Amino acid sequence: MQDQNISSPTLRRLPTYLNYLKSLPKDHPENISSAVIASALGLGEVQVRKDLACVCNKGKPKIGYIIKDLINCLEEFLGYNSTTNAVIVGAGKLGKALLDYVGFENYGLNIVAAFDKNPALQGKTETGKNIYILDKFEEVCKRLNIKIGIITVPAENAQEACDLMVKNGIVAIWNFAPVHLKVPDGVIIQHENIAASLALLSKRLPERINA
Amino acid sequence: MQDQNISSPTLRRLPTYLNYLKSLPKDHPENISSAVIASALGLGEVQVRKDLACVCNKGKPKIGYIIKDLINCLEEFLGYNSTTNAVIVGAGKLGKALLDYVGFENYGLNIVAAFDKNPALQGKTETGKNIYILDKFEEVCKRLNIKIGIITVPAENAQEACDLMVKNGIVAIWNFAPVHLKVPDGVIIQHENIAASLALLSKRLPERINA
DNA sequence: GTTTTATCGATAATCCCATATCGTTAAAAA
DNA sequence: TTTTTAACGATATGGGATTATCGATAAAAC
Repeated sequence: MQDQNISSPTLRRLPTYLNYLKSLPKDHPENISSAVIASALGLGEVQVRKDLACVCNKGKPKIGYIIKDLINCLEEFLGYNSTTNAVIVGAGKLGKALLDYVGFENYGLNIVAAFDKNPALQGKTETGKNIYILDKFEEVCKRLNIKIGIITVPAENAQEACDLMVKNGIVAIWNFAPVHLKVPDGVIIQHENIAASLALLSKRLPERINA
Repeated sequence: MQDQNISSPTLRRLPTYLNYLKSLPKDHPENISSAVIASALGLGEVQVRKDLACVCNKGKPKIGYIIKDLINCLEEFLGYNSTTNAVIVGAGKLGKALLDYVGFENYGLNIVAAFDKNPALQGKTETGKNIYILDKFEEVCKRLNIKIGIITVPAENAQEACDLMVKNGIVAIWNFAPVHLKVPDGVIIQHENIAASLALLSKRLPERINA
């Protein structure tokens, strides 16, 4: 159970374990082995053990892991118990979809509002979240002490959105625009690259498929 | 310029190069060096050269790469010139957003329709794409010879959506549901895991930030 | 109580990706 | 024409992640 120093691949797998464990039927035995998890998720069993050891070294010989404990450890570790506030810049389709997506609550993320420089977009979404004009950004961020920003503006505006966030004390940025962003040291960028995933998918196709 | 056998990390970076090159101003010199690209994208220059060598070994000493040629090579390689048809299963918010997202055309992907088992969702979206009842799935897929499927149903229905796709000849699946899918050999899965990205972002925060 | 067995944890080996180094080349300068 | 130089390509090195192996342990069986 060592915090920090967890590799990115491991970190990315942790939510998968959690989802799987939570999806098990109520009448499942209260314990589970790494081999079962591995086979269900298409991973190696050694890898599963190593990953789980990072968050919860409670595995026991002949028994495996207690599911309930594992779930707790994972949720605790991933910060799903406490929520963190975040804001969105860019209230286009994607921005609005993220703003209204209720699933983030399960992941400890609370998106409080979105901002857009287009005044016509001001108002409330169907779930009651606010969309503000971009001028309000500084005030809201300062007041709520926002540390996480989500960028859903077009590529050409992404860097300025990013700079605005950094200027207002945001230290972690989730970027959905397909451009590389320059940030000072200490600010973290997580790039969500849909084109990259698509490239992987296309190139893995058995042969070129043209409709 | 060796097809196949390209590493995943490299493949994921290729669209980034392309985006960057296409974003250069019109009056930019017609050539560019790996060092310039590297610095703009926050990568190593050796890495840039190695990546580009996979799609286009046209770099010349003292000159670098001809931007126009590079763009052509990348688009060709990534299949952005020819379009492939795809369908969506799951016409909730995410499904509809993807269905109406025009950007995919630039990536050589044409989403022809979405399907949902909820009959109330039938109709046309604002961009004129069709949403069908799931019963129509087989007919449409067969008729259009669809090979790529996108899954945007809730986790608990993802496997059945997947099975339906496989049964109807789909060989590449882009999965937005947070579960592992079992598919026979020969079918490719690309998992889009938003929770995983979020986990990375949260854990990289300088310290735990609770609002 | 002893033996067997399922399962974990730790160490070791392998593999893959990123980085560094070095030689090569072709344009520009002298 | 020769030299210099900016840039590439190829080979070598290093580090991180996955996979394999082995010993340890605790429950179950005898």
